[in-house]
Amino acid sequence: MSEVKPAAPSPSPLSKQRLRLWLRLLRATRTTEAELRERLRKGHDSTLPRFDVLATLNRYPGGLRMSELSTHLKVSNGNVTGIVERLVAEGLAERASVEGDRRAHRVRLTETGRARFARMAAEHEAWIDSIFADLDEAELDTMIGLLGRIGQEGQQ
Amino acid sequence: MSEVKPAAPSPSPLSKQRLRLWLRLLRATRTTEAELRERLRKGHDSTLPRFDVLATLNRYPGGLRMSELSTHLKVSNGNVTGIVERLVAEGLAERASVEGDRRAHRVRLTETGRARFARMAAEHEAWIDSIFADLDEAELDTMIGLLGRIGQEGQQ
DNA sequence: GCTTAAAACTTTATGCTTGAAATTTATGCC
DNA sequence: GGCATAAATTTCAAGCATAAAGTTTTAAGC
Repeated sequence: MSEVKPAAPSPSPLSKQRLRLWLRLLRATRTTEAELRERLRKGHDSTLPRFDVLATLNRYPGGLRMSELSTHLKVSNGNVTGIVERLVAEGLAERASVEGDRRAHRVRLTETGRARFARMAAEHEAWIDSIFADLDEAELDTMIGLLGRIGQEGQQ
Repeated sequence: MSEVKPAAPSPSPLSKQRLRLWLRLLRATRTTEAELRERLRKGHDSTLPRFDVLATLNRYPGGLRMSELSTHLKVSNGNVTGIVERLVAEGLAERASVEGDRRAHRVRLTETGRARFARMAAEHEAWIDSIFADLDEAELDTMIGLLGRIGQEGQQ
């Protein structure tokens, strides 16, 4: 009988911790993104979305359909259209028509694009290394495991 | 003598883990943002950036200068201009001129804005609760601690 | 063969975001 | 006072992002 139910639904400490976690998550991600964005801009006159598309295309030498690309990147269809447009204009990617289905397009890297991405990726890895240098192996594993339980499919 | 040093500088496992962490971080944040964005849109016909501005203004009843607002939110000056413009158009915020400095503006919530934010914030907390429901208190603490070491000032 | 539905994209409208340039106001120095 | 410089904002151009609507092509039923 020592427990008294509060009249107002005061926020549970757990609830406060969850909010705090969300804010930290947001800050860490935004800071990192800002860092990467600036380095890509200054060093390669490029952007994060473009890098993401290049990285995905690089994993599929045969190319990808626009819809596959947007699925992989988890962005909207219309979004991919614009980014690919710019990559094509820069000569880093090219579109081919798909045999037997004239609705679809297949996008893939050009040789220039492949070479350019290789350089960007090498630097990118070094940037990530420096940004996360503080964490040791056990901490990395812990965090990877916990983050894996956020934003899964089963989340509804 | 069973170890052979590879000729190419193969990426260290630590480096791979760091990259993996970054990708997980990004996924968790984007998934959560997408969830919040959609709920704000459907439930309040609003957006995350607007919510962020409202939340900040709510903490400072006396109002804030545009520059203070952009510092708090860590976004560019020009960005804040547009968001505040829309909030003012919606009647949720208002601008007052600053005594003694005609360059500056002070932005604060209207009564309508304060009431609207209160409703949004209550729901927002519930959304966060549901999104992070999987993690127990110890896990929350662990993650908050580790995230606190990413993206700090001292990062250079 | 014709109709209808579905699929693969693109287009459009709107908003967020940045970085850079422009504008207006304030401050310091001679 | 007059002028350079700095500060507080806004404006602008470009790019990214979504949702919704539109286009063309393919597939399915009958």
